[in-house]
Amino acid sequence: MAGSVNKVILIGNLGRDPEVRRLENGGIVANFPMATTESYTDRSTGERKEITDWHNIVVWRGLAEVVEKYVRKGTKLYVEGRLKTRSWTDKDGNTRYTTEVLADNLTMLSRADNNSSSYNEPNYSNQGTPSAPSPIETITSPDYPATNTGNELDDLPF
Amino acid sequence: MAGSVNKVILIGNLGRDPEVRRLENGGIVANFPMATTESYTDRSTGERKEITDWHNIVVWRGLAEVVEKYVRKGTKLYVEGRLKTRSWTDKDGNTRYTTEVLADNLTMLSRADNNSSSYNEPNYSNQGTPSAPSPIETITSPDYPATNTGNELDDLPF
Amino acid sequence: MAGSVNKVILIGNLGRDPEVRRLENGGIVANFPMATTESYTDRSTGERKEITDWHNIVVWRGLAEVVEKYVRKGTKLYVEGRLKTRSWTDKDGNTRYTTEVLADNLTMLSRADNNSSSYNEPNYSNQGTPSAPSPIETITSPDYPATNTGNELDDLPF
Amino acid sequence: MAGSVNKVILIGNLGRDPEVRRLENGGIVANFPMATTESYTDRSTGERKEITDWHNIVVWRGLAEVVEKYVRKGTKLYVEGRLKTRSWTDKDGNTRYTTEVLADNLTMLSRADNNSSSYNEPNYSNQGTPSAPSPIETITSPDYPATNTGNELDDLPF
DNA sequence: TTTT
DNA sequence: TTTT
Repeated sequence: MAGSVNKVILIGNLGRDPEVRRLENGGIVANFPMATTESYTDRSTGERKEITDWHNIVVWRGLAEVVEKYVRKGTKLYVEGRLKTRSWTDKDGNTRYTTEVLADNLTMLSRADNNSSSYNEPNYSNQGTPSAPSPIETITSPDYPATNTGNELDDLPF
Repeated sequence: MAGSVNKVILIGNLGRDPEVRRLENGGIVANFPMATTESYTDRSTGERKEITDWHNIVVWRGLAEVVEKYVRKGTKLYVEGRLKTRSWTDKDGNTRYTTEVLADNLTMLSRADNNSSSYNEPNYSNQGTPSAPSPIETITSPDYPATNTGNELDDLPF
Repeated sequence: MAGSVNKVILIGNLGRDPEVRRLENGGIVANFPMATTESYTDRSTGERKEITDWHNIVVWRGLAEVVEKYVRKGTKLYVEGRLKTRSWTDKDGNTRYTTEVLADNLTMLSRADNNSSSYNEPNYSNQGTPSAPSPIETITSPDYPATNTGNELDDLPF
Repeated sequence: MAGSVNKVILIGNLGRDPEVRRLENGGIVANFPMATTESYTDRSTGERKEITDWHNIVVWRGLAEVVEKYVRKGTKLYVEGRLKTRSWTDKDGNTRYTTEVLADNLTMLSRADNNSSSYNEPNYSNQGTPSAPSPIETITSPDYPATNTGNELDDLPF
């Protein structure tokens, strides 16, 4: 369909370590919850309050491998993706819906907190090298299923 | 919390007329489903396919009144807002979750299709004046509960 | 560099027909100006006013070919891209700067107005078939120079 | 005009300390350059390269005061705003154009680097308390000149 | 002119 | 369940 846009932009922190699954067909997918928090002033009391929203993030393929290596509970991320609601059947036979953010662009804005994960590779958080740079960069997944114009890229970077 | 962003940008079409409710405390809220559709090529068959995603849009206060007046099944909208998942209890006592897009900025990109709604005011769709301009403009809700800097605005438009 | 985002989202109308150039190396590039307009109320007079901002849009490769075929003065577009300021030397030898929006995603939200361009192919605007659907869809350019994860895509559009 | 969107989203670092000016009419405005950097692979050499783009950010009123207090050379920021090109006359009488990002939403993603500014208040960077939390939060400017629906906000953060 |  |  022409003329449609479905875009989500989030900056927030992971609520727990990602879950990574490898599928029979060779696919790899990672899931994690991410919190965004907004502040506002309660107008009846004048108090400062916060509201946290939780988002289910799903990443496939190469991005999932990046997540598996570098992203942990507490990591602050920029996530760009699109909304997708999938249906499933619960134990009572009812159709249920879960809305997820299918990420196609991630940027790490902080390392994870240092004591969050028990299965980090040693030199990531257990050895306490918090100032060591992470090798991660902004990673963009192939735009799928978006239409790809299929043009060869030349060497000029624009 | 500092450093959080929760933003959704959609362009799509309403799946049905909005539902508008007036609350006891004077509030007004409108809900409607909105479809976004993406095209992709099935790599096994080479066929062109489409996927439609549905989104629950919620608008409050002045935006809800605009929606009530001008937005109908079939209308193409630009929606900017934030993701919010609310929980509720179903008939079996289970906690269920519904994710909605809480809109704070709407722009009408088309009039509704002309045969969608039976309760339109006459000169909106029934009288068939498809080229008449809609009085709607981009409407922005007060950023709430975002922090408001509370500064007085002067007359200079920047 | 890790952790950088440069994103522009515009909805507006073309101020004139696109200029399309084919380069010696086979590249193709299209340029056009696009207007966005915002309304506000002048606080001293209470009058409703409008401000129009003009943006220089640049598109390369396959997107440029789409623009050449379907986009005209007056067309309403959704443009997603990134900001880029390039420098050049004017006739007096001074360095000057021009900021452009390098588009990597376009969606046509309307056809061009019907009397804008004299070189449209006949059945586009001259023959007056304003209700004929345009063949354009959302077209995404390959993300370049963004890092590509290079993963093979499977057939599941999840 | 109805149906227009002009939105910029950037994450990057300040190239120098902000310049803050107080106007005769009581207004306050801050300007600073901000860098975004993207990586790509040179296809002829296979080398990893980077391109940095520079953006002129302008903030008014309360946001300018926040910038004056907390933002410094090196600070990593999330900036949301809109594009605006203003014209001016250079010393040779030529009309020149400068494109700026007029920010209406800022989020600090890092403190400034610790040795950048000589006029920080002592406990900000000079005393070297890099883990002390900054009081900044996401600050949103009143949406101006966007249409404001003018509704009173109630206490429920929906 | 930033940052990693 | 995160973060400040």
